[in-house]
Amino acid sequence: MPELPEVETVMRGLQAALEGRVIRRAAVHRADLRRAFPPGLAARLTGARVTGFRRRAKYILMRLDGGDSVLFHLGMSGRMLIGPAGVHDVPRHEHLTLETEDGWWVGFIDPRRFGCIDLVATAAEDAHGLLAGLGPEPLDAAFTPAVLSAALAGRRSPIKAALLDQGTVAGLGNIYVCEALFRAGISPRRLAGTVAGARAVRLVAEIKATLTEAIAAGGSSLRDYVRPDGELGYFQHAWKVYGREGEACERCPGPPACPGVCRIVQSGRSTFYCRATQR
DNA sequence: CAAGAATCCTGTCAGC
DNA sequence: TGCTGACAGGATTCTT
Repeated sequence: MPELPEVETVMRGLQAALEGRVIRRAAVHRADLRRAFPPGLAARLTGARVTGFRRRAKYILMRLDGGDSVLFHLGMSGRMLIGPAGVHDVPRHEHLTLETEDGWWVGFIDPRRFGCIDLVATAAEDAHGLLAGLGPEPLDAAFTPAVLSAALAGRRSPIKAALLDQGTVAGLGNIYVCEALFRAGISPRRLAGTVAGARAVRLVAEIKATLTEAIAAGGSSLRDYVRPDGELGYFQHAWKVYGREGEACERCPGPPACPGVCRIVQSGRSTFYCRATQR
């Protein structure tokens, strides 16, 4: 379920488990996800101390002493599992296992294999090819209505597609785009270039609020960001429109007075929205 | 050049 | 129960 809030929560879980710790053992079980793991990954990790973490868009950067950062992307189905180290079977689809000197095991699992792992010099993280083209962080103060309007100006794709474009604003995925557009009262089909002025003000505010609330829900629903089953960072969340086709939205009476939340397909992805309140 | 479609891969779930 | 097809939260690459 990894969009920005989930990635943020996973990162905080990794932080709690790994920051300041030395990696005693690193094992690569399968080295070909979306792209090949970098050569020497396990060797680079073994014996390294984890000095810190950073999130950029949906990417997690784990910084090691010695000047390298490990770049993680969870793709569609990536997860992190944590538990006590020791003898255990490697779970199906666990591609990378880390063991710390103080006895923790962290596994990167990705059945669908759309995720990726890479190494990048910490001093040049933002120059990495996967990060270089990203738009602003939506929760940064620098992400303003003026910045969003400028990025959308002249674009003739639907606003839904423009917000999924990580170069417009970084970290939103299908769910949070649907949610933010609903809250802002903007139709996902509206041409991106027409989102300006008051609409942009509203949209920026709702993007920030939607993400902030989801991150808070993620943190509060987990003790130290780890579930009892050892999974980091995923949590249940009540969406207002996502996955709610045919239900009444909170601003409408619902059927039969109003058709309720409808589902359409845009750029091959499901979009959920309310025809009555989103314009 | 921009926008949309196709694509990678596996798991899950609804329907028959 | 078993099979089949639709669908899935992403991002890149190929077509139009």
